[in-house]
Amino acid sequence: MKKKITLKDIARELDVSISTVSKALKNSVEISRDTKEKVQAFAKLYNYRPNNIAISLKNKRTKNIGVIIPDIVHHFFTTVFRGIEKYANNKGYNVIVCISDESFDKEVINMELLANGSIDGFIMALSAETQLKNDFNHLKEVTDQGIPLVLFDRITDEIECDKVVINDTEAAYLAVTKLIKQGRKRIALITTEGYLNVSDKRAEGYYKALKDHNLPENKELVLCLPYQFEDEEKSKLFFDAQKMDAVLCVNEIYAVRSMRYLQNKGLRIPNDVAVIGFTDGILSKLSNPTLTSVAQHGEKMGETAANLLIQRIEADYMQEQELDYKTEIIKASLIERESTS
Amino acid sequence: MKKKITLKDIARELDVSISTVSKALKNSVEISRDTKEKVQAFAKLYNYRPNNIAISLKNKRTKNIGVIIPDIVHHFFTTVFRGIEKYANNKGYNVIVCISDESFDKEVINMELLANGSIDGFIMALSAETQLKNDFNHLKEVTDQGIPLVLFDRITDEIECDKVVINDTEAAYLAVTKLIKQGRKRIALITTEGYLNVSDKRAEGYYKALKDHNLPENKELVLCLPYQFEDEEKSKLFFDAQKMDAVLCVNEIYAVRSMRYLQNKGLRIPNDVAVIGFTDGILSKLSNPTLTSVAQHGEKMGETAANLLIQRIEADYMQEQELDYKTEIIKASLIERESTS
DNA sequence: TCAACTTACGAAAACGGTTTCGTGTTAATA
DNA sequence: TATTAACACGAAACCGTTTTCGTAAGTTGA
Repeated sequence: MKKKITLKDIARELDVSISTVSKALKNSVEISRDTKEKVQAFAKLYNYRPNNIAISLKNKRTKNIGVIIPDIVHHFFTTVFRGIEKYANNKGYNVIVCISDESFDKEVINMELLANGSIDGFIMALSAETQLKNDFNHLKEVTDQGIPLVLFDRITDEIECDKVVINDTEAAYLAVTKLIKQGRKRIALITTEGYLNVSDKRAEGYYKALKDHNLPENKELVLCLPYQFEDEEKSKLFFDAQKMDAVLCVNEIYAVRSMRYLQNKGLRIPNDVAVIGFTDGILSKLSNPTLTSVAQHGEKMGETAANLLIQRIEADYMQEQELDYKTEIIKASLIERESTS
Repeated sequence: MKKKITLKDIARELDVSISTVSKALKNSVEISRDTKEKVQAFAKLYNYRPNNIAISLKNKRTKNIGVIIPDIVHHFFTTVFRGIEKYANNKGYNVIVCISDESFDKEVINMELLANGSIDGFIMALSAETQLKNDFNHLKEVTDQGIPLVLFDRITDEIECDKVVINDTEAAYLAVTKLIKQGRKRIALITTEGYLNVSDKRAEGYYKALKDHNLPENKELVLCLPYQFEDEEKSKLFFDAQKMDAVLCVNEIYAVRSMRYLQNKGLRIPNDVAVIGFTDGILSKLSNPTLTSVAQHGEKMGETAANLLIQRIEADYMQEQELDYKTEIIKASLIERESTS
């Protein structure tokens, strides 16, 4: 087992000082050609690599960024994460992930843990519980300490920081408008219980589209389902009771399930009922029929968030003037497939 | 912006030495009650938190583990990751993720980067390219340096380390046997091109089951598809040309696509053709008909890997005697749904 | 009263780097 | 020949901790 070699080791072997070795490896002009070559050759031979931790301590920057997301087994977050990771990696940053599991406490604990020097900044989407509690002290603490923070998707207005969101409302509006243009009149909405702000924003777009096109707002056509679990009874009851010619779902899972209920009733998609979902993940592409879906461009979102964060980190590091906080909006787009037509 | 407070700050304010502060905060017996109380009160008031980086440098352990996976937008890896993250977090470790994107070079670069002090050990699944190249020098270097490594799923025999695998061969064998017991005789296999060892192992189980039940090994019933992309022509040709009464697919995507080709030909599933996939992700649960699938228990696998790694890290740290390298086998199980019956 | 302990604390080294500043040697200039 | 500048290097501080060891003051016992 070859132990890692340090500057001190090289200095001892070559009978020079540690500072000389350090400078030689950085090709400093202070050091003679001879010495530099000697040191560099030795370092190469013994495969010297500077210790990241020591450098972090000295520089007061870790080149790590902390990502806190509610769930990872979730197509949207996964794609956002990929965007973050790619961009960050490219810029020489590593990514530490914590999964809050939709829990407020875990979110707090993880942030506190990482905030003590392990990372240069955070990218996060709030947990469902945090949104419900409306308690953002842990975020406030972090920003107060001067640690850069970027919120994406699940955000709050209470904290001043960079943000990246999707134009959910508009996307839902356009989706519903499209259905209306097809002559659909009884358009159902399947959304989540509780208060995930994204669902609310989508619902808002749904209602606005109905209103703008003089369709009645029909509460019976709105189904609220639990977030993570299937409530089969409730769904069955809904689809049995209601007649509709289109469905907008706030995610693709609800959409695929809806299609199934409808198909089981003998209805044809899209002829009898059109279905549109959000997320545009693997389900949308492989369902039968394939699902028209609002693509949220998670990877783009991740890149954007990482870009904002790293810009701020580097500006801080270079002691440049404070940047203004920005809110970037990622444009969702409707991917049309067989479930509408 | 409140800057982070250090031991030195506390020492200066309270007019004691840094060592005294450090000891007082650790409740050392060396320090008088009075001083301890004074220091602890002050620390609490100013919300003192020790700097992780400094502690890492001092202790030569980071409490970080590096996870390198080929892809994150992939159900199986995602679940494994969740298992790792949960377990590690519980044990006080953070997780740094790098995505190799199936690329050998990225894998190497990321490992080298992290190996310089950023992490206490690695958990990884080899990239497809690495498996093709059969070049494991980067792994060798890491283990030679004494950095613990755990391989999972995509492993190699060339490196001595802890490993976690699934009994793929056996699972495929059982799946095919089940089909044969149903009276199916022409069982197709849809697998990947190239040499992902997992696919090969599944294929092995498939062949063995045929042989053990005296069915002919029919090369025409085997379709090899590119790993990440859909080769529609090739698939269409295959399903048009071949008659079969069952299909085993090495992942759920192939399975769902296969079902679609078959349904488009007017065949009924499972009556005319039964279909079994691997992965048991969201597609299996939500496809129509729902898919019988081999569950790989990714989360369990992740936990197991994290457990092995952390055990080894802590044993090293405590200078306990070397543990033997283990290979843990996670038992896959067949989740039966509508696509067989 | 003096030696031997306790008690309570501080100095300093260590972890592995970077960086500032000082200095001895040699070469160039007046 | 005396002065200055360039060169090449080392000492030491620093980042924020932990930990070993030394020691002054106070306490105990004979």
